[in-house]
Amino acid sequence: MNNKDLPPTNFIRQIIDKDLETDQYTIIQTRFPPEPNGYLHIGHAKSICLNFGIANDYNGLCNLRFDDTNPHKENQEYINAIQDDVRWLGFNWGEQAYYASDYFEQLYNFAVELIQADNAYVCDLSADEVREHRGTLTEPGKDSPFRNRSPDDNLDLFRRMKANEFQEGSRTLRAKIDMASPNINLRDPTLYRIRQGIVHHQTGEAWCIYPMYDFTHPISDALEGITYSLCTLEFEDHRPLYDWVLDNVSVSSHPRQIEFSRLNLEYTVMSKRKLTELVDKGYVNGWDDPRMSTLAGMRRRGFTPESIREFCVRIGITKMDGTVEMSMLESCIRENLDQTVPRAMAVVNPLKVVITNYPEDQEEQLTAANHPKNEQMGTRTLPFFREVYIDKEDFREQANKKFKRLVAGAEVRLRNSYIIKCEEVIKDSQGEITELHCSYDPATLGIKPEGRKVRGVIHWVSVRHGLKAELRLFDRLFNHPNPDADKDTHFTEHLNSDSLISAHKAILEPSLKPATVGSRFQFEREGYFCKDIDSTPDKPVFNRIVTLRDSWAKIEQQIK
RNA sequence: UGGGGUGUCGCCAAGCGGUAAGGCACGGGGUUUUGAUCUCCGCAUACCCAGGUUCGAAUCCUGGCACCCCAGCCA
Repeated sequence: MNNKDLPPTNFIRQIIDKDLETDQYTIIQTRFPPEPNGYLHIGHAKSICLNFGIANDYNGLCNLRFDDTNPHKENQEYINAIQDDVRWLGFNWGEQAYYASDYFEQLYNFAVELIQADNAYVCDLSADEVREHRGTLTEPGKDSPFRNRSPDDNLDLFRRMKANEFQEGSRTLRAKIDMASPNINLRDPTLYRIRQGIVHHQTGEAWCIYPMYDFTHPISDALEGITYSLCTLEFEDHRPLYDWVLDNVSVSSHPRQIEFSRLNLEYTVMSKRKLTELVDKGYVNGWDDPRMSTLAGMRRRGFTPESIREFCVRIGITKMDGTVEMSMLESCIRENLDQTVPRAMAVVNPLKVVITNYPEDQEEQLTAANHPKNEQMGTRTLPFFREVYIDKEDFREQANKKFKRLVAGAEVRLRNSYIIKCEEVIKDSQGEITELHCSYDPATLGIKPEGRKVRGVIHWVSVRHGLKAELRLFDRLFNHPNPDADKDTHFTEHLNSDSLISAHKAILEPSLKPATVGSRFQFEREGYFCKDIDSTPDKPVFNRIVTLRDSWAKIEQQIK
């Protein structure tokens, strides 16, 4: 709670502060560099908030740059979706988005520099042979037989690679570093490979050679004047290569790469490979399926940008690799929704209640506050009628005092309405409760009678006016295989199961009728819901964002 | 068994030689026409382990142990 009031601090900001004190930089510049090969997920949000957050707080800049050097897996749909998601999260990247492919020409020229300085060579080894020459984690590699070609020969060969004279896979450009390095990334890493017959989404068919990440990234950062290149831990081993490239090429700046740990969130899948598999194999209905951990999915599920940003602040930035509990995310969205969202009533399992002493065919318009604490959110009118639905779970024939709802012979308050008393329980031949006969006390509307102990407050919907809708209840925010189980097998089985999502027919209070897509409500006790894009006027659908019934369920067990 | 990282409460996370912040979760009290919210209170004699330096160590040194990442012409 107080956390928000404190400026977010982390080890990266400390480095920046120190650099600023020693006048290392006049302007701080970061970048968010996704590859457009999928949709952004909650893990990306951590990086986005970090990079854009730093730029904001230090009055610097943060570029959005598409790391589009592998056209094989990329497309324009992803580019559009990524821009939408970053904007939705609440960040802007200025004039235009950058593309690594914008630098292909410059990158090529820097590669030529490397060749001329005898720091790179064209290698004719096949992918398999390269692997064999690379050695292992414990044994050094062997030099490629093409390692000592002259700069002139290499230059000629590289030009001809660019001119599409060679078959894909037949040659690569490699950095000449050290085949015996204990860091495998330094064993003459590939800089360029040939890719034929692919139309790049930005450059079309202009190129048939494409630069690798390790060559492209440091140069792109430098060309854009990035001061801090923030990436995840798995790139720590690449930093020496990042620095090597910048040290051997004629770019004027040398950004600093700093690594932090990526986000792991309980019960959720975060790898692009797996998310892509879910979509491609039809386990979910697209990248924006509300069960997905993508920002598009979370948005549709009902998450707000504020809640995700707050989550990113709370989890912090470190090098520790851990797994954040789902309750952390749930707390963020609950806190945000609690203060911003109107309240409404819903009945999931309807049980009819007849108010026997209420005049037949009389209707009454009651007034209810939309928010218990915020008067500015206004009021709504609720039609009251002789017959109302309450939830089956809100009634018991017998119960101890811990049960704060309706019990036979006792009183309860209908939220925003009267106090009623259960006079008679009607059952069918099977002994199932079909209906309740209650009396109401006309003197209890809007006032709290002195000295009368009413067990609790339940919600209700007029039988005549109620709105039928569908509530989608999710097992979890994001359904995920048991992390302890064997990954892929379980992954497939689990995602194939029907238990992922269950729909409940519900009866909602009629005030929800004009609700538009994106509206969020708290159905008191049921939790927070968002109207789904699948809604139609005659068939409203609400996705549950988070539940409020966890603690309730615990009490259920105690009193049972 | 090579290299690079990380080890502070159930989960995140401050701390940077001066005697363990905060959040989430959890437990308990109060308010409440949502068993929600709000509000109080509690929650690591202890910082992976073992030694050492020091008046003083989670913070420094030495040695262990555990976990994560790296052998793509992916990023």
